[in-house]
Amino acid sequence: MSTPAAKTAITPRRDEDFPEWYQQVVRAAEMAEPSDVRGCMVIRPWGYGIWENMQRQLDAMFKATGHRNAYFPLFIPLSYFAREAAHVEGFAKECAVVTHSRLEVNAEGKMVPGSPLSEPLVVRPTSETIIGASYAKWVQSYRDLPVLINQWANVVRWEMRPRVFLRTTEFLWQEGHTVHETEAEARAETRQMLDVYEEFVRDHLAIPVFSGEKSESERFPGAVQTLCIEAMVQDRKAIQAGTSHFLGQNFSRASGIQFQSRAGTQEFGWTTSWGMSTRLIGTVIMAHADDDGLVLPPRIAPIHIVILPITPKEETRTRVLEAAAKLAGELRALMYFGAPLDVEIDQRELGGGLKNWEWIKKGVPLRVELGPRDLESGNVAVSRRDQPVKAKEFVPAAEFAGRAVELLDSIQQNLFERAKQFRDAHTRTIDTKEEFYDFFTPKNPAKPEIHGGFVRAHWNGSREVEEQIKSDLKVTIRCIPFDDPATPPEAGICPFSGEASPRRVVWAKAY
RNA sequence: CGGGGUGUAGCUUAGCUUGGUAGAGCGCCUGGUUUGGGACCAGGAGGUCGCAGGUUCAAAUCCUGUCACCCCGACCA
Repeated sequence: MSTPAAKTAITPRRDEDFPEWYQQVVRAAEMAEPSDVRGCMVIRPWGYGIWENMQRQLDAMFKATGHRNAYFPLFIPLSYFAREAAHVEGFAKECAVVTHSRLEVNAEGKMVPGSPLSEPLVVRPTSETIIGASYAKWVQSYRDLPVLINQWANVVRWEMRPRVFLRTTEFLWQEGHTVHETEAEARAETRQMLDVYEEFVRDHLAIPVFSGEKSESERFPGAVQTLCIEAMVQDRKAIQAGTSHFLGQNFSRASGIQFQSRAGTQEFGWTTSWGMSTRLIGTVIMAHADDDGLVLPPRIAPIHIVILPITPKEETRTRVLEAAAKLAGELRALMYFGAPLDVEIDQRELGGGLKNWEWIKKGVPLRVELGPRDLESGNVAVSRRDQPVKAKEFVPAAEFAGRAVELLDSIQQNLFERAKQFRDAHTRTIDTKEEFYDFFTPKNPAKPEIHGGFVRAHWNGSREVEEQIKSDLKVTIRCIPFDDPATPPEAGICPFSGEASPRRVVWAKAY
């Protein structure tokens, strides 16, 4: 054998080198690849198909909560961007700036930028300020409120250290921007959209999250309050999966979003913004994929079921293909969460298990093998991507279509349960500094093994404690959990300062 | 921008210390044998050795410069 069959489809395994494993999964599943532009990625059809599914489902949730889509410019005049002090300061270091409008040939025959712009344009890293300029025109009266708009767009943040899907210079996202008459309404909107995110990530991506508020140091530049959902991935690090910001009147003051109130006075609007990005694709990979490649939650899989006709002999080939087409037809007539099942018959002339492995690496939830022997016995061989690769269940062909949706639901549910068990197994309550430091310190500092997780620990609320822990351990506060009416927050002692703490907060190393 | 490292075929790389016509595996193409599992045999295509300059009869190899990328740090959806 020229290539000894690897034990796993992906090398290295997760436990050997998690970051490298991640990149290999992305590559093996043909989701994306690095481009010639540093920090930017080419999203290939399989990765983009996942994004399209996320988009479609999230978009429906936005519409259901009263939002509409619109589109605002890619370029933001520098003067607009600079209107909110904390905002510019926060984003200044990662802005791409357009300064010229044309190319000219210089004396050496090279193309060089020609006419300087009268005002530089910032390529949007987020759109609060440019959208605010429109809202200032649209909002005159309390009767114009609320404004509930979302945009699907690309944004650019000039990152120092890009990682495909997780942190790229250009990425795709949605950003909701709303204006409200009252503070309470805006705060409710901020929370409502976070809840939408939590539901989406839990029910569609099969990932459990902790939700809560960011500490001041992790807050969005310019926001009064930032809410977030935090997921744990398989190297036990946290990843922020979505954020929702209550912006108070900071941006309405900056952009002049003013309205005449019911009482006849001029008031500034209360605004919010909230976003989710292609980073979610990376989150899904790190949460669910295994040593054989991607594992997709059925609800976002571009293909739900792949049918693999086995045609070893020419004389049975036609009959097998006919049976495969018939089965595909039955399956495609089925609805799965409001859309027809996506079913592919892979009849490429590829030898052996090569095709099978391709679909394993792509993470297709169900693989169905159909060969001459199955025609005899009236069965199909069904493999679930959430089960070991070699596991097969023989199901009567006549029954399979009837069970397909149930099987997909079962995979979806199983992935969630598995992720939740993993997270819970690596979430601790810790009360001493020693235990905390021990938990987050790898046994082998030279080549850190997968370690740590989430810790619920008390905190005195000071920035100094946060910074000390960050510089010692690279551990940060991921969120301050919301008040749960059922169980009031438990007061205690901050193990780092010895001071009083009103509640436990969630700590972790983060992406 | 600081500290370290690497540039050889689409990918992974050998060769560099000690200069002498560029090698392998995977992938790709063709033909054949195979086919319930990442097949085998035979043949084939593919390289300005990152770029520029220098030393030399001769440079992937030595020297100088330069560019790019990777890892670690500050930043981050």
